[in-house]
Amino acid sequence: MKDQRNTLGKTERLKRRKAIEQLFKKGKHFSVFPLRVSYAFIPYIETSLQAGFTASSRHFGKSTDRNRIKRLMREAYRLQKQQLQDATVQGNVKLAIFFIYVGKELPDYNVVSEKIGVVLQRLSGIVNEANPQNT
RNA sequence: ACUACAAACCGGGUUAUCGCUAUGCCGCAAGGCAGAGAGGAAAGUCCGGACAGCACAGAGCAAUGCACCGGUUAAGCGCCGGGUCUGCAGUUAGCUGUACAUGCAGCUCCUGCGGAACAGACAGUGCCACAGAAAAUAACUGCCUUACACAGGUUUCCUGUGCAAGGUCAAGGUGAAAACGUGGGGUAAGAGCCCACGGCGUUGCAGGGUAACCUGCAGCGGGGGUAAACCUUGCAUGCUGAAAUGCCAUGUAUACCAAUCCAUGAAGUGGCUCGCUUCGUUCACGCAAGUGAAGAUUGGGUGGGUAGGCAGCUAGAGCUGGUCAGUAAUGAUCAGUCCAGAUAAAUGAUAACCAUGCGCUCCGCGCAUACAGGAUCCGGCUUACAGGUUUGUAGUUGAA
RNA sequence: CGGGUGGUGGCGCAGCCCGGUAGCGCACUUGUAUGGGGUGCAAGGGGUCGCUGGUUCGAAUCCAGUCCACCCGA
Repeated sequence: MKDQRNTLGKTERLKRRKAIEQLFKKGKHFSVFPLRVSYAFIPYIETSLQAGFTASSRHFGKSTDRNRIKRLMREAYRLQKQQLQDATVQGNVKLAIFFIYVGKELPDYNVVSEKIGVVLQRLSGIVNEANPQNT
């Protein structure tokens, strides 16, 4: 895993309905405003790290706004996920993450990128803590 | 040239780096390359279809929708053209009233820009607040006639007052609305009671028009409004929607409960009724009635499982351009062309330059670039929209 | 994707079917009783009936369009 390409293909996104339901039911949550993050270690997903993104239709009635928020979050995640991915591969765990945008106004890309960075730092810490227990 | 209104159209571009989706090709694979990748409204889900499944001899009732005429279309409550009524504005012409310092008011005709859920109010029922006598087959004040009583006078008559019986809707005032308008005749007083002109409705004839309807002549009629009140008339309509539907895979408990299986029974005809149609198992014993066993069917509930994939899913009432027909909507024909198919759901991020608009401290800098994102697909309607282009109409200014 | 409900003073609701006066409770203001408050009594203010049109003499109510909020269905 030495290549520097920052891809986010179909297999790296959280798509299965069952996995998502389990994530919300049993996973752990924390907030970095304006983001709320759910995560769980789910063994049967295909790749070592899968992520999903959403925004509430209660705060954003127009689908064009929801699409924009999801695209911004996905772009920020794509450019910063490398460290977390390395950690999951080394720890041999399979992590599913879900990002929910809970703010009420359309954000700038810079804000989203900064907050996603904070979230990924915390998740890397969590993965490294879980690592020695598993192995 | 500018401003206002209306209609139609457009609604940012190029390059670089990183990235997303499906397709084709290459590759054992990782992956690489190629050319594609949201809209005029994709929206609201308000109409109409296509397509799919289920149902279907038929009749009546109910329910729902629609309502001037013709055309157009796959279809429509859409669109185009026309008719009628109506709102606003304009000016000229005519008539009437008033004024006569030639204007003002009303009506008719004409022109321009709009609007109309535009069948029926002599089929029936209801409603019309307040005010007013009265809100629907009207008599309060009033006007008039007759009879009676009283008073006065110029005494077999007239006048006045009161009361009773009738006639009447001119005048009064109320109201959104009061029983055709104006003028004349007529009368006890009055009234379309009669006449003239005008207006409305309706019938017949003639002419024009495919028709709605229009024009003319003749006859008849005059007790309102409301059907976006119930309703009546005419026409139309089976129901359900891609979570439709067909298949594969995974997985669970061919599970449990109920009903029916020879009759006054059940099911269907998707609201109801009539009517009609269909079904009503097999084996054993028994002459039969019946008994026993097996199984089947039905649909509802409880419980359990899966929520993954493929098809439907994009070549179509398609798009672009020309020609012809038609006032137009639209159609015919020829040529070219392939233009999103995602599914926790793809078109993004960053940078630079350009374009347009605005502002300023004007070789430049700053800010802004709308409404908004496919979810089976089309035809419309409605709503949102920075800015720009074109055409038409009206006004203002300038030039010739 | 499909279906449904609602919008009326500051808040929660009635009135709408069958058109003519917008009302109820709490809250608010003033007066009064009390030394003061609560409470009681009396009086009062406050509503473009979501918005835009239409029907009607007249619309919160009927009709059409539109905006917003909420709910349901795998």
